[in-house]
Amino acid sequence: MARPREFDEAEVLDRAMLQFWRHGYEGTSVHDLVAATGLGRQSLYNTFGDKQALFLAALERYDAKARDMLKPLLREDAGLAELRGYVDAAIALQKTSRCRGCLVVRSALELGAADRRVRAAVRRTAQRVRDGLRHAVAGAVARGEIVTRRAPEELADYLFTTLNGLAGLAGTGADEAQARRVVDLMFESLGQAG
Amino acid sequence: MARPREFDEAEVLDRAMLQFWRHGYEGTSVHDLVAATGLGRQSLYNTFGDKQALFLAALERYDAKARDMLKPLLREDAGLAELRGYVDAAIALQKTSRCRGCLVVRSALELGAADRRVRAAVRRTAQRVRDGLRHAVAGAVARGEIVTRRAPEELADYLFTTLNGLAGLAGTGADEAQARRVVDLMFESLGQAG
DNA sequence: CTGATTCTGGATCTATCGGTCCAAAACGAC
DNA sequence: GTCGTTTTGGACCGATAGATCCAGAATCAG
Repeated sequence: MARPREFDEAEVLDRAMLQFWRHGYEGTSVHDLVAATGLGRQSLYNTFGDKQALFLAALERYDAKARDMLKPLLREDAGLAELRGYVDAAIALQKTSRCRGCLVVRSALELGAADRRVRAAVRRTAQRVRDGLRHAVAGAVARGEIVTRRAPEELADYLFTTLNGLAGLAGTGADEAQARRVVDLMFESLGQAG
Repeated sequence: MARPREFDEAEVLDRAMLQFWRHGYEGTSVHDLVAATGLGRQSLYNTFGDKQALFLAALERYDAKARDMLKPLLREDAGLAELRGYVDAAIALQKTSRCRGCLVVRSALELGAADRRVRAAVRRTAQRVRDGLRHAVAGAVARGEIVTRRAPEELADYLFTTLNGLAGLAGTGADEAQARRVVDLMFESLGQAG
């Protein structure tokens, strides 16, 4: 019909997401987004709407990526190995992408319950992660990899909590070895047998 | 000599700290600080310098409050009871002050390693907390309240991590009961005897 | 090639940002 | 009371925020 776009929308969203992830919503200006995405200002507004809408789209994209990462945890036979894989992948991703913590959790802390749609997106993704963890924990319990009297949901909340706390540990002067020991301790206290 | 101030500096710092705590550095405008403190714009600048200096002063004030809260943990006979007391107090404080998480950890995540002085302040306070936790953990181990093969420092890092993660759990839709269960699990996995 | 449509990028808008200026007000020293 | 000093609050500053306008470039259908 007319002139086609010169960019890939998903790729642009990835870059915008990374910018928000690194510097937060308030800490990211539209100029920053223009620089990060390589798009012109107007193209950005045409495609996504205003800054807030772009942020929501970035949260959406983050949710999609989270779904990918959680896929192994949701398999029928998921267990302790998948949990370990997920934790390692999450930590590795934050290192390679040079981001601290989880985007949705950081957004929840930064923006509070101020915006309804942000709040909804944050809750949805966080719940998705907890659900994935719970499923794999339940699998590990069922097959005896974890021996515990706690409910899988409880352990999932616990894993979620400690994982998110790691960013705070790493961001306040602790080194990688300290973080690794905390992860070890976390898995141990999960109640794994052997 | 001349006209005296119409405000109490410490009280003003408390209010400014609370504002930063609730909305972060970038999310707080000088106008917000004027409204929160009740001071005039110029009085604020006269007393504290620019926004960044006021933020650093607020971090300093936060550190002083943290020292107060940590005092029981540093007593000679500190142990598990003091650990529990500290955790309860920290959680209660966040509820009454309507703040999510720890100010210094949030600042570390929001501002990264961007500013040298913020980074130093954040590390100092975080280390202070970990030191307090470590001391009480060591006391608890010495008196048999905790049975573990882990070093106190390691357990302190673990407590620090999980405590900081609680804000993320609470901020993403989990209710109070879930958080309480995580705290229970945290203390249990500390290795307490009985 | 022409026309209709979409995309692009620089100019531009208003509001607000952090920060300063300055004159009037309020005190203590004398 | 008078003087010198400090505080105070409103006006004001340039810079930048998010957002829009608009003219020209680019493309496809016919």
